[in-house]
Amino acid sequence: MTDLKRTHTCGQLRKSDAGSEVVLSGWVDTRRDHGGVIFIDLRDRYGKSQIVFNPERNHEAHERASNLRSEYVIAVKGKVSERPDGMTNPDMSTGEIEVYVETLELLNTSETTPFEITADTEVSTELRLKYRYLDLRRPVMQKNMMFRHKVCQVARRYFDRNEFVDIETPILTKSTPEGARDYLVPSRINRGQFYALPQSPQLFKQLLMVSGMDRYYQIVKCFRDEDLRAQRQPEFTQLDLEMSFVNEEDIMTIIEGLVVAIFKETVGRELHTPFERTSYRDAMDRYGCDAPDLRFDMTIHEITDIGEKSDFKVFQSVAKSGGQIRGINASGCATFSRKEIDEFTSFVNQFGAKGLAWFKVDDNGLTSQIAKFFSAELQAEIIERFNARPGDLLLFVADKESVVSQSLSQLRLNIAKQRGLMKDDEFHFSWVVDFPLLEYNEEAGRYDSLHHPFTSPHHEDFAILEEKPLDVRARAYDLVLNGIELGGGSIRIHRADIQKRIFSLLNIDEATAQKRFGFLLEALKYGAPPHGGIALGLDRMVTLLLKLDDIREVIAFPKTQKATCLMADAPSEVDGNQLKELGLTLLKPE
RNA sequence: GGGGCCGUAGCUCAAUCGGUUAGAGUACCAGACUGUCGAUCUGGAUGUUGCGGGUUCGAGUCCCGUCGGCCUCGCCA
Repeated sequence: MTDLKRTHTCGQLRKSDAGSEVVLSGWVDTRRDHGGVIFIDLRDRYGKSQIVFNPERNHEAHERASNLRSEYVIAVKGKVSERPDGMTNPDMSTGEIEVYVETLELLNTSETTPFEITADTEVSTELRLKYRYLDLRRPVMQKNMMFRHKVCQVARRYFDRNEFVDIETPILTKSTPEGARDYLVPSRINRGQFYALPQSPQLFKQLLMVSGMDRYYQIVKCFRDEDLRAQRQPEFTQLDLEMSFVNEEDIMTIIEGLVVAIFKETVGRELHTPFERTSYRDAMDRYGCDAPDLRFDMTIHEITDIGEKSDFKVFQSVAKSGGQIRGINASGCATFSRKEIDEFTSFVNQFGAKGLAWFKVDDNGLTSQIAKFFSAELQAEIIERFNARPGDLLLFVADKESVVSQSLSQLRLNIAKQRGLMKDDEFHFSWVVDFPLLEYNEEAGRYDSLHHPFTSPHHEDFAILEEKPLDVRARAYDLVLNGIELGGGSIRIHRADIQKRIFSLLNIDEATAQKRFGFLLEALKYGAPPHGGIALGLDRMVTLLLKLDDIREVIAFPKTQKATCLMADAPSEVDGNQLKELGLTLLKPE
């Protein structure tokens, strides 16, 4: 038991506190033992304070202080003093004072930690995750966690003042086999049956609108059993909302207000609204993806027509077989060596592109191995189309649209990164709108929802729903920040008859629709209001605000790429009795 | 499921073409030191080179397998 109770935190004391008697507690950060006087930087969540043990002031405390080691937990009582002239530390907020210790209480010792808590040097992810509680003791991680907290607080205040109600939705819910893989939870009471963890609270928030809750929000965990990436964890957090009697503009305005508030109150930045809008078609044509990074230009242009007229066989055959030829202008990159261009070629190979055609631009036109297949007129057309100038490098992919788009989109990002065009202190928001409602799934030979099956089509496209389904636009919108999809949403279908039409378009028969979404269809019969919503990826947003590139940096206890928790050692095998109680048997490993 | 990178002292890394006693910095331990703040100085201890097998006179180094971490394609309505 401790007698000393802290009166101040380690980041709190200032010159004005000089003369007062205080108690501090915290962790021994660094120790500087001069044999005579001993200095210790005492650390807690709030900061660091230098405490001083002087044998002339207190012999016993000084004696005991020489046994203190890194990460020991102590409480000290002493007097705050202004530091002597020339001894202040301008790098510390408490650097003008120090505390002369009169009483030292050792609250706990510590073994040597597996890595240094204060070390600037990077420690392997593996160790950090295994000893996450120590990793989280590092000031930078504490800062990240507190920043995330602040973002949430700003969001909650914003939602509250805009009449949103925070309502919790179930974690144990029904499996929806569309979309990502579900995490399943076996039911003991209902043997042979399973809950699923929600991929999002989608249906519940729509049902809350049917309930007349009008405006719902939640900061909520979602679960998707898919492979991990730096930007993707199996459990992640969404800023989720749904509103009644609204259209796209209302949702976008609310979100713009939220994002403005978050940026202003957490990083002190003013954002300009409304955010830029890009149609899905434009985004795909100009950037090759539906989440373009608009911090730089380097847009894609198509030259299928020119390629067809050229004598270059690869371009000819692609153009004739319904493929396309598009490219980008890597401005000022004509100095790139063959080796560097070869690296780009193998880079686009991974997205299915069979090759990368290129021209360097000089005063006389285009030069490259394939330039001879292009007449002067065609070369001039290419130069004009790309607004190319001497010193530029033009890069082309010829293939089917999906391959061309993805290759050029990734290549564009790759080159921009190399050339430093992506500035991390620039935040370029945009909305991508007018998504197609459906996409054709070649493998399954049917249409799939691009967003989800509850997304409303545009009013004026209802007429062509059955005859030209791929031309139907969805009332969906994605919020994109610096090439990263921060979130997306839609105006939902609120009428049962339309929802049924969509299910039948998706080849979901009546019986299946009833089995999976019967409760939604039923609810839509009882006066469901028009409604819509959106969800933002909180982890991603916090990561971007902090100019980091890995969402694990803002998640307290993240999983490894194999979806394990190195600290808790999860997942793990369970006792046979637990399985038996659940009525489960495991298949023998193959 | 595919491709790639990595694994050496507590930590971060080095170790030439496969060569004899595997090093450095830091942390740690001991001693010295009354104004440091990455304290300093002197000394010390520290290794299943992830694990298993193979090739070789000889393997940290080459080969095969395996485990783990990371990146990435597929996947993520």
